[in-house]
Amino acid sequence: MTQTVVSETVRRSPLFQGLTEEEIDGVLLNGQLYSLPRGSVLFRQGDAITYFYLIARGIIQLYRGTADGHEKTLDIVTVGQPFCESEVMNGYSHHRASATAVNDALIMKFPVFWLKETIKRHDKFALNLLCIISQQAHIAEVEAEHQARMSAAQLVACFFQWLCKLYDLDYHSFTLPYSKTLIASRLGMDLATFSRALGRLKNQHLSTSGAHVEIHDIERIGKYACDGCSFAENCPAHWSLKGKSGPAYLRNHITR
Amino acid sequence: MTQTVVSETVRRSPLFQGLTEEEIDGVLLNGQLYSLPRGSVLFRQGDAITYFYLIARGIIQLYRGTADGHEKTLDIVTVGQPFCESEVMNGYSHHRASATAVNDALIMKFPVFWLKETIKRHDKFALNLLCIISQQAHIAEVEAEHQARMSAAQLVACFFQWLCKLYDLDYHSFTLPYSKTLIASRLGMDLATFSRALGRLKNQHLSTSGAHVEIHDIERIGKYACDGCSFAENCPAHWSLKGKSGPAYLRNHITR
DNA sequence: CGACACTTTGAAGACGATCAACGCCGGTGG
DNA sequence: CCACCGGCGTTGATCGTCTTCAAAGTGTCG
Repeated sequence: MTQTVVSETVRRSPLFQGLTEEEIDGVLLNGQLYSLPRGSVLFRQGDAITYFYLIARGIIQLYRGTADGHEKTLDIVTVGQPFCESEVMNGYSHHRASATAVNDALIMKFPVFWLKETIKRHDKFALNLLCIISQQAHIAEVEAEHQARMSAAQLVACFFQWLCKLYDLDYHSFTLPYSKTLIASRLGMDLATFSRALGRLKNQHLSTSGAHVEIHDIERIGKYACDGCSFAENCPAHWSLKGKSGPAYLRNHITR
Repeated sequence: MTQTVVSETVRRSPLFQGLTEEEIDGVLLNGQLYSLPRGSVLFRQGDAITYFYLIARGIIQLYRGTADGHEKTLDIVTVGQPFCESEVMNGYSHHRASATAVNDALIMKFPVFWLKETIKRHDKFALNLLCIISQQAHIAEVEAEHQARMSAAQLVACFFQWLCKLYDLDYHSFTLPYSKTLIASRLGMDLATFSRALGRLKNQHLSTSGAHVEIHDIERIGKYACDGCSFAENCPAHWSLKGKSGPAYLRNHITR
C-alpha cells in the first residue's frame, strides 16, 4: 500500500471531519507511521500512555487479561478508527488494556501532549473528539445492556449486523473478517457457546459454513436479535442496513 | 435547601473544575432551576433533546424500556453529576432513555445550544466535558465486561463498593441510598436474583438486614468481587476505599 | 505426513430467569 | 381502631441457558 493510499484512509477518519485539507496536512505532520506485523504487541495494560493511535491498515485487538487468567476482548478496531483517545483523555496515566495486531497492520501514532495541545487549539478537532468519545460511551452502554439482557444467539446476530455495517459487507453473503475465537472473546462468551449459538441461528434464516455467513432474512434476524433489545433505531444492530451512510463510525457528527 | 447551598453543590461539579468563580457565575446565569417531585418524569425516550442537566439535589433514574416490556436502569445519577451531556454531544436528536426522579429532586437545566456554544468558547469547559465523557465511556466498558464475566453476587459486591465511594459512606456499616428493586434493575438482574445474591454474600463477610449493609472484611469483598474482574486499581470496586479523594466522579481530571 | 491452531460436539454442572406464594409494612378508608 | 390494599422483599420450585472439561474433527502450512 502506497503512502498516498494510507494518507487517504487516515484523512477520511471522523477525527478530521470538517477540517480543511491544509489543516489535516498540518495535523498529519505530527504523526508517525508505524508498521505492526501480525501478532505483535503494540502496548500492554499497565504500560505508560505515550501515544494515541489511528489505524491506516489492518485490525487491532484491544483486550484485557483478568486476574483469573481469562481474557476479554474489549474492542476490535479497524481502518480509520482512532483508539486510546479516551484513555488519553480521562486522566489515567497507564493503559488499561493491551493491544495486538490481528493481521499485518499499519498505524499512525501521535504523542499524547500533541493531542492535548491540538484540542485546545482547534475547536473542530475538540468537537470531533467529543463526538467520537460520546458515541463510544453510548455504544458501551448498549453493550452492557445487551450483555445483561440478550441470549448468546441474540448477541451473535446483533454483532453480525454490526459487522456488515462496519465493514460494508453484503449481509446476504459475507465472510467473517476475523476468527470465531476472536469474535467469541469480543462477545464475552465461550467459544463453545458461540459455536452452539450459530447452530441455533440456523432456525432463524442465518446459515454459516466455516467463516462464510449467509443471512437469508434480514428482517427476521433484526427482530430476533433485538426483541430483547431496547434500541430500535439507536441499536447498532438496527442501523439501517440499506442506508448508504457508509461505516457507522463516520456518521452522526455534530452538524453545526 | 436554600439557593446558596444549591449553587454550592452545583459549583463543585466536575464540569466547572478549574474555572474561576466569575466564570462559573457567568455559566450559571444560563441555567434554570427546576423542581422535580418524587416520581415525576423529566423526559421520556424518544423526546427531543432540548436541555442538558445538572443535579442540585436528589437522585434521578435513567432507564430504558425494552420492546419485550422490560426495563433496564442505565444509571442512577446524584448531586453534582451532569447527565445527558453525552446524548447532546453524539449527534442524536432524541433521548434514548427516560428520566424519573427517585426522590424529590432539584435540577439545573441548560439549553443544548448554549452548551455547544460554551464548548467552543471555553477551552477548560470543553476539556472537562471530554474528561467526564471519557470516564463514562470507560465505566460503561467496565460495566459491559462485568456483565459478561461476573456472577450476580460479584456484581452486587462490586456495586456496593462503588456506592460507598460515590456517596462517601462508611463501608463497615451503611444504609442503601435507594430501593433494592432499583439496584437490581441497575445491575440488570431480577429482584429475586439480587435477593439471593445477598444471601450468598453472607459467606463473604458482608451481611444485610433490610436496607442496612455491613461489610466486615473489605479486603475479602474486594478480592471476591473482582477475582473475575480485570481492573485491579482501575475497577470502580477497587478505587481505594481509604483514599480521601471524595466522590469518584470528581477525580481524574486533566491536570494541565 | 505430521504438527498445530482452530472449531465442533458431547456430557455434566452451575447459575439466573420466571412463576408463584408468602410475609412485611405503610397508608387509606370504613 | 381495624380491615384492606398495594408496594416491596424474601423464598421455593422449575426450567432453560451458559460454562467447563474433554474429546474428536477440520484445516493449513511446513
